[in-house]
Amino acid sequence: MIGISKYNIKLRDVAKLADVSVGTVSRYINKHPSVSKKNAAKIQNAIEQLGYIPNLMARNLAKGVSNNLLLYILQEKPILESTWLYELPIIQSIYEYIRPTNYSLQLAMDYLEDKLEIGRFINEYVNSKRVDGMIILSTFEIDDATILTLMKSELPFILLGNQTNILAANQILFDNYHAINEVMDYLYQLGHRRIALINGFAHQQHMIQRASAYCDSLKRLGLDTCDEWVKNANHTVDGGCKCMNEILDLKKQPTAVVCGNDDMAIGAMKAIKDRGFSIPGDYSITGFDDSILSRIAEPDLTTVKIPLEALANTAIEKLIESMNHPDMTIPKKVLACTMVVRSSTGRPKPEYEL
Amino acid sequence: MIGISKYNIKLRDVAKLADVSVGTVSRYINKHPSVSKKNAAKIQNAIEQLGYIPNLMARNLAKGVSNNLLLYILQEKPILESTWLYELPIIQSIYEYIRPTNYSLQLAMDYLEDKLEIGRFINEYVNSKRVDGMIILSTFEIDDATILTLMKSELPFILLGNQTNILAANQILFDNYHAINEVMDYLYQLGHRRIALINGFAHQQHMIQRASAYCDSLKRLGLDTCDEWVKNANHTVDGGCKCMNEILDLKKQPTAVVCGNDDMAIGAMKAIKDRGFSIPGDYSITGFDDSILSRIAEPDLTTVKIPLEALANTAIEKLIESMNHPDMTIPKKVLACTMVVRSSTGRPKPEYEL
DNA sequence: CTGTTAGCGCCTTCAA
DNA sequence: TTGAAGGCGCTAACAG
Repeated sequence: MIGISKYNIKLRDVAKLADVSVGTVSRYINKHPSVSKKNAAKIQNAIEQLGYIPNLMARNLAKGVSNNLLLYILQEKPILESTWLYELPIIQSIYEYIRPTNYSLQLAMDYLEDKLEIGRFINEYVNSKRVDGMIILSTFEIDDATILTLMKSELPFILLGNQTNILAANQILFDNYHAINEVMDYLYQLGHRRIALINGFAHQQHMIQRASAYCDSLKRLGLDTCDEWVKNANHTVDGGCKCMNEILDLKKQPTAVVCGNDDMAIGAMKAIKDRGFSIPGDYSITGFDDSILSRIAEPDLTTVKIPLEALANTAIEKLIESMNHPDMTIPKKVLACTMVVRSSTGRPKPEYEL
Repeated sequence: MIGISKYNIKLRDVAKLADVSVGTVSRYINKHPSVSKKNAAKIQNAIEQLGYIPNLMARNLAKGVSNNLLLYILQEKPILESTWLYELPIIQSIYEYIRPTNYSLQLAMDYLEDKLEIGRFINEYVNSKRVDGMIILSTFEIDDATILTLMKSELPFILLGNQTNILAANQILFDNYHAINEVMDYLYQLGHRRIALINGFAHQQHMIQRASAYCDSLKRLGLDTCDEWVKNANHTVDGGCKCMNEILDLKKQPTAVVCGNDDMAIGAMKAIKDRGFSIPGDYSITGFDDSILSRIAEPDLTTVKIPLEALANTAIEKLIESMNHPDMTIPKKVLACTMVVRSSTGRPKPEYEL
């Protein structure tokens, strides 16, 4: 604000030039039907001549809106590359959707450990009127208190890929459970009867769902459970490698290993290859995410594709809808994943088959 | 704004409760020194009691600022995964820097092809006062007209990883040229005399710089130039694979291949392995980006690390600095990259050595 | 269909 | 150190 080098054109300048009142100009700009053609033309003329662009802050203050949407991302620290790969398509899809609207996209990130900070942040945003709606992207459970703050406020919000039990609505999710069921069925049909699991963080929502699908599938298919075949790694290649090595040290070997994400699957494959075994000859491996890693792996990886774009589009669409209809509730929605079969899975060796 | 279910506390409510004027409350909130201790305590009390949080839009309108920073990303369409991997660390670093400040981060993206849209967008942002500063992230050249609009406006801005010739300042860059020089020197020292290049888009700024470093290095080191050894791919694994296959079909073979990014390097490695050759035994390969791909490749890939965090930090730091000192110019800055030596490079076979 | 005017909630100058 | 009051630029009732 120091140095008023460039005078900013205001509504009243346009009104003066067009020789009408500010009210008429305002109505014209807001597409109010009651502006005569004659005046509309004069105003449009003046606007173009002056290069007038409305001051958003003034407009928003008067209207009581902010025209801002917030994407609030909660993530682990340090942030994993697999998380990036998950987030960016979502960010992009959301922006793509917003672009033709009048909304701006605001981005904020916090670390899951900082529960206090998250609560403070939400509270601040709920009260300072700086956004009209909020999408929360998190793969870990969010504090009930935070959700409650949100619910009590009138701010429309959506949990994206994040589940909460204290709320029946406002969640757009994808179906980890059925995805892993499908993977297990597929392995079973190939002839596998000994299936291990290298999963991710034990407290991460998606991983919890995947683990429970794995366990339920074993029962459903009448397969042996073996505690030593269930591992938790840290979502990285190295972590997957380490876990697979532990499994390879066991006396009783599985014939297939289901992994919680592609990174860990790559690590598992590495461990297997390092010991001179082959994939899928000796071990079948599956991942999750259908990331670029799964495509460049050798052999390329059977995995599960998450409908990230559809998730993002659904979320933002519903959010805007509920902003326009404040009384509307956003029903919970669960989108399906798709299994992508590639070369890392095959029939087990004959001696292992039933 | 429909349904005033929850009354929003305002400055005047605090003033009433604290039994002072709104002016005094405002001064207290803005940390103006001239507020008596007694009143300060009363006000603080009232604020806490009411849970008052200032309305940002009103404050900003009064102050003539927006408290918003814009990160404007221009990218190719469709967006490549290698671009994602490049952008997200930057986004994160920028947000990390902004978090403790009062600024909010706004995000916008456009496709490079839409030149008109980009110009319109910039113009809109420059005039609607919705942001106080802007970082433009693009790997492709930006229209002079767009830059000029920005220069003429009083809006502080920075080009991040993007060079323009019509401006001597406002650019935070990284040194592609020296990085490739270093790679070439390294290969030369290993004994390589026949070095090919699989580069990316011929019109992308970084790739242009890498190509020119490659050519200059050949001269500098007194090596043969061979047109057939210089290829342009589309930044993907498949593209790199295709180009490498073309090279492998040639009569005269290089002993090393420098690639414009890790993806293409992985593709090249794939082509080589598919023909039964070994890496680095028969061919040495280098990439660029130090992405996760380079670490999971087999063998893992010699590559170049771009200081993304430092770039982002420098950019946002300088931007905020120049927002506080409107007369300040942000000098151009070029950060160094680091070569990361791994196992995809080695001495060439004896028969090829000089 | 249009002009007038009172806000939107806060900041900041001016006098006291 | 404080209170009063006039903006910031735009919107939306209201009266005409």
